[in-house]
Amino acid sequence: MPELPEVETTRRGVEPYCSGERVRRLVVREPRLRWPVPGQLPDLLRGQLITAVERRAKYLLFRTAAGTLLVHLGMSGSLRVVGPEQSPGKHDHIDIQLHNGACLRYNDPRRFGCFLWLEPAEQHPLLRELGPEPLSAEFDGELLHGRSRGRRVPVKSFIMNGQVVVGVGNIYANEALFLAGIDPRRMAGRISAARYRVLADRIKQVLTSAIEQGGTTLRDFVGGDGKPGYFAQQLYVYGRGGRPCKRCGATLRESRLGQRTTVFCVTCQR
DNA sequence: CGCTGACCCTGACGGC
DNA sequence: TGCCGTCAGGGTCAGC
Repeated sequence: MPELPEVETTRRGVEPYCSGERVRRLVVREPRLRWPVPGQLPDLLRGQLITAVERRAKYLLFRTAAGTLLVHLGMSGSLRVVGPEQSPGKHDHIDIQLHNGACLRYNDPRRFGCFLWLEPAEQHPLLRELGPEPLSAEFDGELLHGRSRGRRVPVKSFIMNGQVVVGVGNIYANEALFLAGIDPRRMAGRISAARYRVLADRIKQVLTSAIEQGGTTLRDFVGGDGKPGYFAQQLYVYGRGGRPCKRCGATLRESRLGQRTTVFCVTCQR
């Protein structure tokens, strides 16, 4: 479920409930996530004032004076605001109970997500080596061009590499490459600066528009449901292998690149 | 150093 | 109805 737009939507959804609130209690029902949830985490968080909820890449960062709680939603995770009376269901692994009575409930069937305590935060290995945010001014075609010289990986794998740029997951990598007219199999080091300028613009465009639509999911997400589907009708290639290209009608090709399903149009993408 | 593939885990879905 | 293989939007890590 979560790509960067979903994580940002989650951040915007939970931030009003917990910024400026104190943690009453952290309840861990299932500590076996991507990495084990630290046993001391409830004690570290108890009574702490959450000063801000930030996002870096696909990580959510709950800031307190004592340290930072880092949350990743993995492939199947979600974080929702529930009332204090709501009893936990299947895969509801962690609750962050707040003094105002709200509860942030973490659900993650596949348990690829994580809850970690960072102190100090920014030197942590998970954050240290990350590339720029895709929506920042720092990220542009020149950066992609510069970092790709000599690289032989397919361009799709290249833009999905978090050390190059963060937050470009499989859906939006496919979509951005389609919009830029670039064949995802093309070697990263053999693409011109001009084409990388277009690609960087398309990445920004597709992520921005998905975040804007995330406003729709926001209500779902606080209320329940959680299934996005909001952008499904705007997808040009993702999930459409074998079906006609919306632009030229040719049959979209599906293959695997770096263990991930890749869809593209051999006519529109070169 | 760059790159590939295995792996972490549950659930949904299609074919038989 | 059940069983089996395959696939899923994340990322790390060992090994070449």
